[in-house]
Amino acid sequence: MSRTYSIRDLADEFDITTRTIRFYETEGMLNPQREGQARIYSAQDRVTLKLILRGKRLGLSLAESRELIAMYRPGLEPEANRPQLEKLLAVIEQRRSHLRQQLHDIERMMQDLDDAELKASEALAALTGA
Amino acid sequence: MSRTYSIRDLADEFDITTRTIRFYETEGMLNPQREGQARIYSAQDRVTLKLILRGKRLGLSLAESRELIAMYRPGLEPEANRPQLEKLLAVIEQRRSHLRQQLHDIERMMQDLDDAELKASEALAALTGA
DNA sequence: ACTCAGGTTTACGTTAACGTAAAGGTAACT
DNA sequence: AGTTACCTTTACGTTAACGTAAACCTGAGT
Repeated sequence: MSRTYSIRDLADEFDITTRTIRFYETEGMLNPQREGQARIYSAQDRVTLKLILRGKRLGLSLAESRELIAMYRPGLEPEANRPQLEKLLAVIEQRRSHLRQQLHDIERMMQDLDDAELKASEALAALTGA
Repeated sequence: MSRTYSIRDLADEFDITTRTIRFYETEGMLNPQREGQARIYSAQDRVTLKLILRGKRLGLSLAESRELIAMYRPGLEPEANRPQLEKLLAVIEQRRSHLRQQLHDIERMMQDLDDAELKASEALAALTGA
């Protein structure tokens, strides 16, 4: 009996448009229930949306996010045959290595920003002093 | 007298197409010298390309990368008037906060992957055992 | 009954970041 | 001279991820 959400609730919470949410649905990422013709989202739907947006922030395509989300939910039936599972583990490791690369990139960029900030504030100080 | 690179050198090194490199040039991100009609890239150009690709891995648009790269090279003349510099510092802080968000997202996603991996290998073990 | 603020479907439009193909230049090898 | 292997410019094509507009429904308030 957990809470439900209107399309506007979610749009406002995550600062996206309703169009975006409907688009994700046509892409098969969301399957809200209907109350009449209006969409009614569950807590589960909300989590899914959250995952999509997180993936987006990390530069994943929708297709990639779909894969990740699917793997995160093995479904109710353990339809987990071995090749499936092994492929899954491989995908996980690959994704993890991608994240490691991003981590590295972030560190470097932070460093660059430090440098840039230093230069900028020095230049500003010089102006102020002069 | 530092080393120079052909378009193919760079394409191979960074695993992109020559089309991509030329595209970045039309977008004003690169300005290689010419030897006849062939492009000849400096170490500086190579660094710029590296920055572009790093930005791309972090989900930046080309326009955003251009901004970052421009801010990273204040140019030869300190055309740095105050509003410019202040805006620069603001942009830096904003970018930094974006990176922090990404860091957070990465941690969460790593955690999710840990969970998924655990589940998957458990399921696999169950199969093997059965 | 009327309005009005939301929701809905359908469909065409848009932007970024290249892909791909056509047509040709050029240096080097055979 | 011919072929090969790059390079070049020019230009149209493509895909993802929505934006935007039109036309319609619908429950709540007056």
